[in-house]
Amino acid sequence: MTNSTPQLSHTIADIKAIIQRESRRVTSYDVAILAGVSQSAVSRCFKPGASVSKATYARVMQAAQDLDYTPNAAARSLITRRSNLVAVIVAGAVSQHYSDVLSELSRQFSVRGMHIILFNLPSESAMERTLAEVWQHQVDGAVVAARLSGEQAAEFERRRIPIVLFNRSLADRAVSAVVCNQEEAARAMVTRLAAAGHQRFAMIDGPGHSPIAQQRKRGVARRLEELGLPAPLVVAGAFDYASGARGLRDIIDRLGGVPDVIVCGNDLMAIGCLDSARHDFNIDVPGRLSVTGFDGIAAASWISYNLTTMRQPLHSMAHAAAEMLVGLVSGTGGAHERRTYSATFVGGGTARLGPA
Amino acid sequence: MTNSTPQLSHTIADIKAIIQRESRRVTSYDVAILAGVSQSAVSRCFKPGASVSKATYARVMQAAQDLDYTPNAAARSLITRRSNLVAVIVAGAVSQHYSDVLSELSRQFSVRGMHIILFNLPSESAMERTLAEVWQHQVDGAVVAARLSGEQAAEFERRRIPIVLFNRSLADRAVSAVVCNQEEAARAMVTRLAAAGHQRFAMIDGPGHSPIAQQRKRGVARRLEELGLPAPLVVAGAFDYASGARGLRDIIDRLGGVPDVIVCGNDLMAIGCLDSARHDFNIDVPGRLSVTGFDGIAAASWISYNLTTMRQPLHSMAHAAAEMLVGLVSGTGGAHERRTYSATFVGGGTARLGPA
DNA sequence: TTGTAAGCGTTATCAA
DNA sequence: TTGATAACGCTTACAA
Repeated sequence: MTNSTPQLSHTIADIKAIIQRESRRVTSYDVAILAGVSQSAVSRCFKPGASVSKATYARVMQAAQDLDYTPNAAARSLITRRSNLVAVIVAGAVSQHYSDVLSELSRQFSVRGMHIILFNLPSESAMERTLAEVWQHQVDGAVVAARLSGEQAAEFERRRIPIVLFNRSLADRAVSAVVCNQEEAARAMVTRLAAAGHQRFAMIDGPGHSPIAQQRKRGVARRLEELGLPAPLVVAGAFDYASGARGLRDIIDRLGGVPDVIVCGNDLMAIGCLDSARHDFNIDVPGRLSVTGFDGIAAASWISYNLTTMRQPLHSMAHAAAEMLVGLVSGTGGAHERRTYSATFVGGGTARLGPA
Repeated sequence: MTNSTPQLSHTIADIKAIIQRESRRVTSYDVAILAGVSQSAVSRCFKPGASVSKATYARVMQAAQDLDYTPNAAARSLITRRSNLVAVIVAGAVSQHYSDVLSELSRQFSVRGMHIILFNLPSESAMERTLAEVWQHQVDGAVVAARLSGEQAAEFERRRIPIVLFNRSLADRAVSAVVCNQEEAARAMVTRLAAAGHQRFAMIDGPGHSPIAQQRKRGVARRLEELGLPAPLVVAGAFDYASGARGLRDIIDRLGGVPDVIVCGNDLMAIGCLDSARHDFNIDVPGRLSVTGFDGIAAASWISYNLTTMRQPLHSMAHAAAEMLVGLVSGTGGAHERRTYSATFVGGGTARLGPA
């Protein structure tokens, strides 16, 4: 009983046993043997739009299923030079606020057969080290929601890895970005508040290194100046809940009383400020003091807060970022593009806005 | 002026030009040529603990830096069968709550030179499709915070990919997991409430498919039974803010009044319930009605809420999950281990707890 | 439509 | 310590 037809002697169990014994992975070779075709035929079956006959395709797919075969992404990426991997680089604290941005990015990329490698910077300064790891993984592109220097952006370009900045920009380089116009948002907020009669503005700022905080602060200051109103009292904050209460205390200390309105650098601080004003200081908000935020986070719309704020269209922005990056990766995306979104005013109930 | 010593004729600029022209990546070969050593010498320089002379190492590293060389992870993983990639599989809604779990996992893995590929399930049912993508990427392990069937867990085992379940478990299989004892937490909550005199319990449940919701519900029901108190009125919820208000309304409708306490399936619903009770129904909490949650999210400790809840040690749990998975991947981790954490009681101010 | 064979960029083995 | 050389598992001309 010799094997006159060796390929037929290989049953599913045979092949599986061999693989087990050699403790290796199931390869397209194994599938080819089982299906009685060449290895390249197997490869073609897994490439959309390749030329394979219906019969071959069926046999190969059956064999692949029998063996639990899945193409090896590493081997594929080695030859195609496409990893179908996208780096998402976020700075530590950011990831809290951006969790649904991450979900949306994940969904959008996954629809296009791409997946996210997450690079979570412990601190903004860890970028250099992180980039070294990014290069290793041969990502097809990157969404960057963290501080990137011009030189670092240049290195992406040199390596031909397209990037899309998320709510960040780069003064000295043309680079694709999706941003929300923070200065415009701040100006719009001031305009509404001023129109409703607010005159004495105070502001709880975000961390000094945050460009978003800077832009919001600048927008507030400039618009006030244009309107001929006094410059705002600005106190420091860190974008977290505790900063809101601390900021309020600082403002009261410095002013010896409350201003007409406290414009907070983000919603989280506004909520902290609001809670402290009402419960620690027994201040009537909005009766005696108006409090506003930026972002439009979920908690801002909770009944207890009903915060007056400017909402960033984060979902749309995430969608756009994914779309742009996919365009750049596949080469259909043209040149550097910058998409700017506007925040929308959310009336809320923490500011005296007068008859609407 | 002929090139009598060809290898010396290759300057950095020469090599870079060649690479540019052939539009390929910088390889260890290029570095080898520039450094005047063999390709395998270069490879060894990038392998920690390999045997290389100091002089060779220095020359190679200099050349690598000159050319911006980084080892190609795909090629490496092909031969080593280690991708240094870990899949983190989470179900859509979960990712909101778990954003700092994700941060912690990312930090822990990154310290060990591993990175996270994110798989965000749009719905719990998309697991099959997702797994197919997981196999392709040859991940070294996976943290699963989503519904996994016994068969699916078995497939991980067959492929020798270690997994750690996060706040999930599997009845019919031995599998590593990090969990918080939800039933115990629920029982502890009921015990405290009962001791303080609460008798009529109502509960806003989580979504039916959530094991966490089931365990919390069971804990509440069983402990009440043990204490000889009436079974709770249970209404449906979906773990979101709006469910809290809806649940409260349902309870009031069904009861024609308020119970002594509403035990909510999580903090988000408790906050919604609390807001609605105070602002829609003008109910004194905790004076006339106690409201409690589970989880210990950031908002629970905000002044406006100061929620009575059971806090899960998510940070420690994430740390443990990463540690366990790294152990399993590197083979030092022993067998299936299950680490169970206890939630801690947070007194808060939304329940009448009597003299502490 | 199919099979053959040459890479892709590493690591691992084994002499030297 | 070093350098040839053989994998790793795939895609892609090219020839049949």
